[in-house]
Amino acid sequence: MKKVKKETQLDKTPKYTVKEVAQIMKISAHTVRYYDNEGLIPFVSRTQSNVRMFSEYDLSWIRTVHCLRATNLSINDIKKYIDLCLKGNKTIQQRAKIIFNQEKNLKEHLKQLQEQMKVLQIKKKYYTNLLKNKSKDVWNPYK
Amino acid sequence: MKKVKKETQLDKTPKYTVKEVAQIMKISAHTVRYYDNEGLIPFVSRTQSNVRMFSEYDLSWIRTVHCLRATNLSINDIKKYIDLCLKGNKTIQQRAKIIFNQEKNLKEHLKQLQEQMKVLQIKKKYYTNLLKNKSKDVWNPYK
DNA sequence: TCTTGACATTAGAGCGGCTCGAAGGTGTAA
DNA sequence: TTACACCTTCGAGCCGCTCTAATGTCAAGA
Repeated sequence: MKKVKKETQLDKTPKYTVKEVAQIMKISAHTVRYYDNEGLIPFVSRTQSNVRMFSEYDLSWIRTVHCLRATNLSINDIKKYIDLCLKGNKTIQQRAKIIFNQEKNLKEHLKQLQEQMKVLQIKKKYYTNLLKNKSKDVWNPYK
Repeated sequence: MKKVKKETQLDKTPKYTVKEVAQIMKISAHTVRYYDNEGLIPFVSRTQSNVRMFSEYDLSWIRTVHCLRATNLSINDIKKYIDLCLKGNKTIQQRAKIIFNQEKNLKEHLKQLQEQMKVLQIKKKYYTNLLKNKSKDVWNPYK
């Protein structure tokens, strides 16, 4: 028996205000509006009095934007990715390339941060010793 | 027999131009000058014709700045740290606090990046499958 | 000696990604 | 009906570079 993965259907009914989205995503309401203005969140609906209302579907776009931003993809490149998504199947290769590349970048970035962590921990050890021994510090490369 | 750690003496003789420092530290020459102008590299000497010349001692300051910057401490806070260093022993506690705090921040940041890495890898898997099966993509939260 | 070229200097503009504030609109609750 | 809590847009401000323009220095080659 073949298993068929059920397509995840995302609710498109408007539910959340900008402030609520901000709380859910842990970013500022200003930033949410900024992303919307930059076209990174397609199809955001508005009430009759022009207030943005976000659905679960919108949230899933924001999650994508947030992930790409957190891993340091520029707003411009995120915009390109989103636009490719909207163009459908014929852009799968291009989108895949962006994601693969982004994973590579993040890997490199993580490696560098981990190196800096080592440096920081040497400094930490230096100060811990200094405090413990109540000794004077001298110039050394670990300061 | 008591072991006494020998104090590391850093050479203060001018050796490197801004460009050479940039190459060594893998940052732009512009940035090196910017750090100098902001007072993050104390005591940088100049030739008679006003050209910056950096010693090993200067390099060690730059390494500190670079580490703190790479772990996202603001220029302003780095300046404060450097100034505390220059004030000597009475500031050990304050400096230690900055370093300990910075290590905590970096730890948190690393944690978040690793979470985003997971998200990226889900996306990667999604596209890898799509490409392998030459199937069509549907809207799903992993896009 | 003069020119060329590779470097350096400064001041200041530009940019990305927010971040904030002002000025105004809307909708509910006292 | 007034207060308030939210929303809107627009534009300025900020940080940390990043780049450009205008100018200076200096060594090598014609």
